[in-house]
Amino acid sequence: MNNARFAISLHILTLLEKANGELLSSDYIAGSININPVLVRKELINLRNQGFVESKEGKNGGSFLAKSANSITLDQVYAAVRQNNLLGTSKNDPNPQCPVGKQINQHLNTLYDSTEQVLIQELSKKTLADFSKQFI
Amino acid sequence: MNNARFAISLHILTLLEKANGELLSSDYIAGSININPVLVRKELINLRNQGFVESKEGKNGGSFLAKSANSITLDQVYAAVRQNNLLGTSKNDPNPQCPVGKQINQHLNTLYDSTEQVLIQELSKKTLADFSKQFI
DNA sequence: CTTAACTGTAACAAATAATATTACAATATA
DNA sequence: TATATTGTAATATTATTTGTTACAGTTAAG
Repeated sequence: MNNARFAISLHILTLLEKANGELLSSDYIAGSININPVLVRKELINLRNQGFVESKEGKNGGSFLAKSANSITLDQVYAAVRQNNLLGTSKNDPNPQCPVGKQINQHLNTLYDSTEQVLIQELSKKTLADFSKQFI
Repeated sequence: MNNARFAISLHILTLLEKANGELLSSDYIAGSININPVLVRKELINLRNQGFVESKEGKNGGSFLAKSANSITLDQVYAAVRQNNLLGTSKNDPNPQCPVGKQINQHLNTLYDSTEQVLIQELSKKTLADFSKQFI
């Protein structure tokens, strides 16, 4: 994941936490992040699927946090946006004739998995509430 | 870093470790990874700059490990290829008028730094020798 | 002293991924 | 009924990654 989705999601969630139940429009959120509102709406789909937020259509609609900020841990946010392996993989199949090529993906995956576990564990120590309350 | 550079570098280093001092050409290495030899040579520049490998030009030239495999830890390899923050950042400057936008990058960076430290610490427990000896 | 097998590197091309934009239907409020 | 909003598709643009071509420089070996 080398795109900005983790940052965007956390930004959205922080805004919603600060909004304290008030509905925020995707336009308003996009203005804070400084990206296109459609991207915000797309990211909201994902956050909604995870049960973090809810949205209300129509005039005066918008989104709000669907669960308490201290029940949302950052590893959950990470899991929600995760797409690729942390350390990247090659799309080219390594040469199966080569003893190293034949096994490298297997060993890389093992390494990546254990490394990612450590990262997830670290993120799980922090909640959205922790993150949000840093803002003064 | 969502490109394959970590995987490529570790693949190269593993091949060189297995080669036991024998010089390997970029063509041979590229054949194992299944990428273009020029990419291998570019990656070797980097590995050379870090002191991990040395290369010999000319006929019968190639590359070899410049230090023992158990003195190369995987966090060093990670550091050698690292370009971006692990969890990704937005290039758009968030809105400075917004209390969240104004501070988000600072708080994201703090979060990223501590998270990355944990990852680095985990990688530092493993050496190239450890990785390489898994191949049977 | 020439040929062949390499590395080093630049310039460019192609493919892929990320982000942005436009458009508009559907929905809810006043 | 007019307006502000979400939802979503389609497309465009930009950025990044990967691949290719080309060739000068280096070394070894006949």
